[in-house]
Amino acid sequence: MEKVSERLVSKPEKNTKVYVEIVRQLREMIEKDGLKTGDKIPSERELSERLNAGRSSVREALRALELLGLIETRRGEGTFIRDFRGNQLVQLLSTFILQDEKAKFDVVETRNMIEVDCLYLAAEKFHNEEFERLKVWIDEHNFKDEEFFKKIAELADNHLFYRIWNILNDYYNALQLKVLPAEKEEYHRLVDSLATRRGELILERYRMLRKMSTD
Amino acid sequence: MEKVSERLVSKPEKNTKVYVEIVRQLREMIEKDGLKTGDKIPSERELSERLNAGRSSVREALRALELLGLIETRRGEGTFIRDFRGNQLVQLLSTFILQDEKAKFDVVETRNMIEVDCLYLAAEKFHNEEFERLKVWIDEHNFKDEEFFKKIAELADNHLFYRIWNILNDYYNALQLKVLPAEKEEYHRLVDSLATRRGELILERYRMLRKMSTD
DNA sequence: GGATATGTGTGGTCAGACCACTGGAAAAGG
DNA sequence: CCTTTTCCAGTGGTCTGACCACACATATCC
Repeated sequence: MEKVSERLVSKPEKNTKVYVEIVRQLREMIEKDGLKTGDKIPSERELSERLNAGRSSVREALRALELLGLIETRRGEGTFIRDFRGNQLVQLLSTFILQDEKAKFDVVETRNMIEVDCLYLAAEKFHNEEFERLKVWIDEHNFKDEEFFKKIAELADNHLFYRIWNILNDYYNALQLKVLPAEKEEYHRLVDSLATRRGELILERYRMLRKMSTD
Repeated sequence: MEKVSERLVSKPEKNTKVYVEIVRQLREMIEKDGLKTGDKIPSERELSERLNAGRSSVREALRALELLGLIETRRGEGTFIRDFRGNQLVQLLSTFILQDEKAKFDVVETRNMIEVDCLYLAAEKFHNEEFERLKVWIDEHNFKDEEFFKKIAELADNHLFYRIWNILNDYYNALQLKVLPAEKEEYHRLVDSLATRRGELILERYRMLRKMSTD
């Protein structure tokens, strides 16, 4: 019979929804306790109790984070912090956003630009010593085109760029975009063309790496 | 006493969570009925009934979409499709993802690359007739640096690129990233330098536009 | 006609009930 | 003592029903 009194210790704004507040507190909790990827977070019931909120509200917050790919939940075990790469988010946004042909073309175009950007960064950031190791590494493996670019994106050493590229690549595959030439050769020619126009340095290193990977 | 039988008409995979399935069906519904920004979607209770799922599951799906900024809910009125620009998403991800200095640097770097990319696209896609109108347009307004790049991004006519740039710019502002030179002049020099290395065409048009906007 | 009261529908939240599954503890077996 | 089996407490997954707060349309009253 106790009065509803105050829920969610020190709620800041009056019109903040509970689940949003939970997301916030969750973030604080993760930061404060120094939780890292793979760590387990408290159970839904415990969170519900600790945060003075209903379990359904806690679930709304968790489900939102899950859809964003920030956490992972395993029935019977618990909820864990995830090594998020944005995949989930992509899959969702893709179906909502990509509706017209123009948008699809944008994906391909953007993806290409980023590929070349990564190439540029990779070339710029890789100094000689590492370059040798890279050469060996690439020689040992026999990359498909996709894998090649993936490696390049990694080498660019810009995690954000890599993530964006991944997202776009997922689009590309999942939606079977065929806006640009499907034939590999023509595709390569197109990338070459892009690279060419954007500076000799890029092109040079690009061809060098490309050759190494196909020999 | 009826057997649980089948929920969610024709559930595809056995281990698909209900709320994810609801998100999917919601998308189908939106597409099928041709719903646009601002339109109202069915109430939670009606969705619950139509999709053969509990209201709590429907809410989990809706809350996730809300956190993503794809829908907007107004108590007492209903749930509406939103003019999403990724803001929500940004705000959330930023607090989760941007933890170390490297990530911050990546933001700045990626943003710069995209700026130059847009510059390239804008220059390439703008033919003469429109170019004149652009000139007038830019002359009429007195852009700040940020606005200048924003306009460029628009002119690149790649909506996806524009959106990504927007996100990165939000990061940049919201978190007061100071990784790169804070002084404008130095910043400009850096962008110039980037542009330079990436081809004369870009640089040329870039300076031209830039001059037009600062006269 | 204008102001007021009322009613219905909507989202917001909670509590409680099951179910399905996991992992480890306890019991059984050797 | 060690292995195997059984069992159960804990956890996420889902549904139901109950209120509340609010917005809007309608009816009512003056």
